Amino acid sequence: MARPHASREARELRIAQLLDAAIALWLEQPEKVPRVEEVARNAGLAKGTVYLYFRCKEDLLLAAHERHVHAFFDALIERSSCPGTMTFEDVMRLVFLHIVEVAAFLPLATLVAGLMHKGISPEASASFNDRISERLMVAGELLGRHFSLGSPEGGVRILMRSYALILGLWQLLGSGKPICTSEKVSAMMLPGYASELEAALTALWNGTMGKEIQ
Amino acid sequence: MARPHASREARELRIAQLLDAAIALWLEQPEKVPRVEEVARNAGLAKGTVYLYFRCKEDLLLAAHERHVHAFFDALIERSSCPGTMTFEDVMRLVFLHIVEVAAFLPLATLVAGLMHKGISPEASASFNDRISERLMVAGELLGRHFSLGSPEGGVRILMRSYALILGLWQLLGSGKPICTSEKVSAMMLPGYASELEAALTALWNGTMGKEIQ
Amino acid sequence: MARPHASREARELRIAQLLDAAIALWLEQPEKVPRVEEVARNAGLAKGTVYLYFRCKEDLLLAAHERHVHAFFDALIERSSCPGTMTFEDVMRLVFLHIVEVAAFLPLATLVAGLMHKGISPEASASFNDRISERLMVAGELLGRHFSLGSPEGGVRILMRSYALILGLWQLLGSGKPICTSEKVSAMMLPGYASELEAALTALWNGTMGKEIQ
Amino acid sequence: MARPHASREARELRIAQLLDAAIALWLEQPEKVPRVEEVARNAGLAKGTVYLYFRCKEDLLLAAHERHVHAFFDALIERSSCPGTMTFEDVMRLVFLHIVEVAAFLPLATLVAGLMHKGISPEASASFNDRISERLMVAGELLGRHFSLGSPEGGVRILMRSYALILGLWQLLGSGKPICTSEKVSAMMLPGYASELEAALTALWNGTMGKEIQ
DNA sequence: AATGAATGAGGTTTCATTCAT
DNA sequence: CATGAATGAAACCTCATTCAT
Repeated sequence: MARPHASREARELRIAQLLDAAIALWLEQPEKVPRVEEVARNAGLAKGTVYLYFRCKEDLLLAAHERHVHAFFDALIERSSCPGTMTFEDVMRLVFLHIVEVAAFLPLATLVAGLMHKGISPEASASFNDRISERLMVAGELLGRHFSLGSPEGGVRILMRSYALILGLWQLLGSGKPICTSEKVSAMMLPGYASELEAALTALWNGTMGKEIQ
Repeated sequence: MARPHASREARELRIAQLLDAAIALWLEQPEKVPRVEEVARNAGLAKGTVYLYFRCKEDLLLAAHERHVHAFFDALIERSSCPGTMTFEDVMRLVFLHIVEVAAFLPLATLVAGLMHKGISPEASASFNDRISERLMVAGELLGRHFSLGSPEGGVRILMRSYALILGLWQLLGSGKPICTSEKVSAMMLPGYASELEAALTALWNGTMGKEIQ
Repeated sequence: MARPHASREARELRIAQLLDAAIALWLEQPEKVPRVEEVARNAGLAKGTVYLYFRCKEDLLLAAHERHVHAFFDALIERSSCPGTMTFEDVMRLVFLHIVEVAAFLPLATLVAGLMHKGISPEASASFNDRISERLMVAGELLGRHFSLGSPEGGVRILMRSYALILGLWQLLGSGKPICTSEKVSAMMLPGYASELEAALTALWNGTMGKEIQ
Repeated sequence: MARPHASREARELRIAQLLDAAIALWLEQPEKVPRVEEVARNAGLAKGTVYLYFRCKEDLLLAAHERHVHAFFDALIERSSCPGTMTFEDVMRLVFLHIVEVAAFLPLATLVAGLMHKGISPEASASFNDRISERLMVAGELLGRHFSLGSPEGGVRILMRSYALILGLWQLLGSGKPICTSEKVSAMMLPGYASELEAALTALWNGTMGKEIQ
């Protein structure tokens, strides 16, 4: 009847504020999931406002995670859309820049993986999956143009495997209290998450492509 | 002399009962972490009794997870201690038998990864790490005798990478609500967690060993 | 000159729409008080607009109740203004027509009774009382002309007593979950709200008039 | 297995404490329903403890109301069990002593009537009805021995009608902001709730018994 | 050792009301 | 006048943990 009070931009601004606040709080205190009230307050909003934009706290966390994933995919898609060659090194650079070095990415991904079964609403879960799948396929297809990955869906598969390795290794080695690292083991051999990840991804790609990459 | 011994056996019996109960409940309702009271009741004990054996609920879940991991390592160590050759196929068989096909293993591992940051007591975390590391090193060393893994610590590394892939892929594909699977993607290419895992592990091992395995 | 008039008509139209919507929603879901937003939306208005017409939600509910009461009194006054006799049967007919058979009347009256202590603004309460009292006195006076009720205020008193009985009995017997009725009691004797009400009112009138009515 | 920690007496003590606290708070601030936390705190207990004894707040309020009703019925049953005559005056005395003069009785009854549709759990509602019905029948039967009430169920009916009148009149006249009393009306005739109630009950009983009582 | 009543922090959600537009 | 996004108080309930017995 009257003018739409909430323009799309305003809406997206609010959401961005909330996600920013959630991630900031999460980084401040990685040992605890931020409370809705804190998130709202940090975003300069009131608690109830959160529920105008998200059905529940878990959906908000999922949205924060989605933003991380989108940023990575967008960068990957952009890079692999460039004319000219793309090397494994280029991919690794993007992985480190948009995943490993984004402090909140992997802890949040881990949390979301645990939450997926619990609080996230089916709708949010489904639409998240849709949007991620979309990008996954686009990126996979583009990747297939730069690397000989055997089959049409090879790009999608190497992406999933790579991400699985990135996430799984982080859960073993990269988190504050690594599950599988005592002094003994780490003293013995482990050069830390970052370099082990690099080696592991290299091995995975070599093995997937059936030859030395590049 | 007899008393502390009997006590200790009784103690371990109690603990086993509790872990059994926790896993049974977890499998009944995978969408929610069982409550302490339920676990205790299902183990034939009272709520308060749990806290005689575990400092907190998270420690209990970690112990349940540890039992899963131990069972895998024990089988792997036993198999790789056998004289004669061991093939990649043998390893895969153990992976499926003690990890993939143990329904509670990967969801619990995912939950524990998410909890590691939060509730688990430092002591429990440290001793878990110690015990797992111990087995990891033993198994890694034995594995090195069967496969040419480049370096002394090669066995440990391939084990960690493999487990990372198993866990990471499960979080993407294997859980009830797969994070990265929509109809589109899965229709296109994904033959399901089990076979994708097998392919991915094969690639990883090939890539790590620098040649076709076997 | 024309403007305020038109305004006022528009105003009363709005109010009627709101009360209609409130009662309609109330009847749809008698177990819960309708929310302001629902009422507004059902009246074709926006939430905030309600507060241009009512100080608070309770005042709106009171107004809806008042409309019910007015309808009854108007009918009673009209009937008792007619030349000729009026019998107890006539009164009962009006009671059933305008109270018992108006589905929302008694539940709303019950709710308003509970709310009277809480949210209703003193102003709304006072003006409600004024308007009702006005009609009560007129109707009481007219009633006194048809029945020998002892004293000048006898009409008012029999009206109040009757309404008290109607309302109180409804709360005991007539609501969905009758407070004082189990199978045992109701099986034993209760023919239901309507006929018990008729019997009770008859008794009350007989007792008040000191003789068999009519 | 171990001793029953909570004896029946302890349980009933807790419940009594909670009901006492709820009624005390209700009387302090009749304009608002006490909060669960306040009730608990006033009973010397913690919030969560309330939920060991009541499924929800409404069930607690219903229990408080039930205690009022029981006290009245118990007194009535005791009195009417006495050998010798019982007069209408005796009944009135009990009505005033256990209902009208118990400050929280009628407001709470009004609130519960409004709540009956909303929050009260079906189980609580049903068992309340059962227990009240039980007493209602016993009391009704005993009453029938003292008064000629026409039929076997006459006692039950006169009790219900009387209570309906007591409650309904209170909602019109007795509450702080009487619905149907403005200065005009009350100045004109109303001697207040108590005496109007007495007159109305007398009329009702006379009318029900078909003659002047006693 | 075992119990389970009691605790109370923690978190979610609703919804009447306000106010800038 | 009308709007509806924003507010934030209000309330509920759960459940891990403690502790007196």
